[in-house]
This record gives sequence, C-alpha cells and structure tokens, in this order.
Amino acid sequence: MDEQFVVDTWRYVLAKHAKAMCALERELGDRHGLGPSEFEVLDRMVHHGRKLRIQELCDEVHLSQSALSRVVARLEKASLVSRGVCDVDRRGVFVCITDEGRARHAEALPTQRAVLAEVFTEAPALTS
Amino acid sequence: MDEQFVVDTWRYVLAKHAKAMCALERELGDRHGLGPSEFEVLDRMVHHGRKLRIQELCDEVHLSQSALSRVVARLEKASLVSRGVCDVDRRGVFVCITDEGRARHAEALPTQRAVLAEVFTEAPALTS
DNA sequence: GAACATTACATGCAGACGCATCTAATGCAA
DNA sequence: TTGCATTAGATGCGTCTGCATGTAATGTTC
Repeated sequence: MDEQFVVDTWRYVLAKHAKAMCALERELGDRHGLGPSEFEVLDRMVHHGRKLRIQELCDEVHLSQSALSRVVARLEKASLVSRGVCDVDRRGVFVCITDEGRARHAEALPTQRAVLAEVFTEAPALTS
Repeated sequence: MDEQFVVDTWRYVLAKHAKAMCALERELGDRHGLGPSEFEVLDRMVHHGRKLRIQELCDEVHLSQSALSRVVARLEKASLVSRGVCDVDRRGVFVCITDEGRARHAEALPTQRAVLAEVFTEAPALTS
C-alpha cells in the first residue's frame, strides 16, 4: 500500500474541493441566490422526480440530519420546495420541489456545470 | 470535454472529502485534541522545519487569512506554536513550532495516515 | 394496552468559517 | 517629511455545520 499515493490523493481532494466549493458558493450565490447545499438538494429532487423523505436525501447529500433539516427549511422559506406530512408514517416529512424550485434549478445548472468544468479541466489528472 | 466525467469526479471528491474530513475530525479530536486545520498547520511547520509567516502558511492550507489567524491563535493557546514579531517587516508574524507541537504532531501523524489509508484504500479508483 | 425503546425530524447551542473592516507598518510619490 | 495607497495580520459579525437533545409517532414486549 503506497502511503505517498494516499497522501497525494488526499491533497488533490483537498485542493479541488476547496477550489470548487469556493467558486460554487460565489457563483451560485451571486447569480442565483443558492448555496451549494441548497443546489445539491434541488438537484437530487429533480433527478428523482418525486417526493423524497428527509432521510432519503440524507443518504445522498453529505450533510448531517440537522443540517439537512435546515437546508430544507431555507428552501421552503424561499418557496423552492414544500414540506408535507407523510401519510403512512406521520413522523416522516415529504419534501416536494415546486415549479419555482425546478425553474431555479434549471437556471443554476449551467452555472454549476461551468464551475466544475473549469475546476476539473485545467488539471484533470491526479498527477497535477 | 466529457461533462459526465467532470460530474463524476466532483461526486468522488465530495464523497471522499466528507468521509475523510469527518473521520479526521473525530479521530484527531478524540485522540490528540487537534482539529484537521490545526493538524495541517503543524504538519506544514514540521515539513518546512523553520519559522513561517502567516502568509506563507496561507498559500499551503486551504483557509482564508482570517481562519488561519485563528487556527494559529488556538495553537498558540495550546502551546503548540509560538508567535513572534518579524524583524525585517514588523507587520509580519513568524509562527514557530514548539517542542510540544512537534511531539503532538508526531503522535498524531500515524492516526492521520491510518484514517487516510482507510478512506482511500477501500475504493482507490475514481471509477468507484 | 401500558411501559419502554426506537425512529424521524426539529432545535438550542457552540465551534469554525469567510467577508468586511480595523489597526499598524511599509512603500512610494511629490 | 508629508500624504496616500498597500500590505500583514487581527477581529466583529453573520452563516453554516455537527452534536446533543427535545418532541412526537411508531414498534415491541409483557
């Protein structure tokens, strides 16, 4: 097991994560009023195309349950998603993307893709 | 330019970063009383083996200048580094690792390596 | 069905971050 | 030297996060 490879990979992950996260925060925030977490949740909703439980989102986004709960609260306040009680398990909460949410996501998607393309194209390999 | 490759790479970075960061926070924190940022600064100090300006550290750690200033303040409070005024430019601050800092770093290094090895060995390739 | 454990989500709280700003030192131009 | 722009680092402030906990609904055991 090559320890140097592991350390190099970790440095790569740290560098790319910092650069992309920072750019996403700036671009998505300034141009669309979304944070990276908000965008990610909208993105998952769009891809699944149906109501999702908070818990299901938790599995896909790298956030704690409490953080996700607040992201959804922010999105709801911005009318981008709506929360509804789950019928079969009244502890549960369904999250449902709104038309406005879909529109905002569609608007922000090219921005996100552009940022990622820029970050990951300039030095595509691990051996940068 | 393969957009799917970029998105997949981004997902990989997000997943590995979240997993490693979370584990580092837990292991370094519980076992050595260090956060990931604190460890990273100590690590850089050890590698350079000399006094460093705050600004020099800023180039290597992915933190804002203000965040780094506070990390150094925490490290100083824990007696792991010392701050000294720079003679040639009295605006500058030299950061100098202490013997206790070196010891703590040496103690924590195997922990960090073990965490990274576990995170990056179970699914080493991008195409996971 | 009563008592207790567990689960889903919300929330109080403290910690860490980035941005904007402040202070102090330096550089540079007139 | 004086005056102004710049730079290094510290700090106030707001935001986001995770942990611990709270509340309510569900499951389980007797």
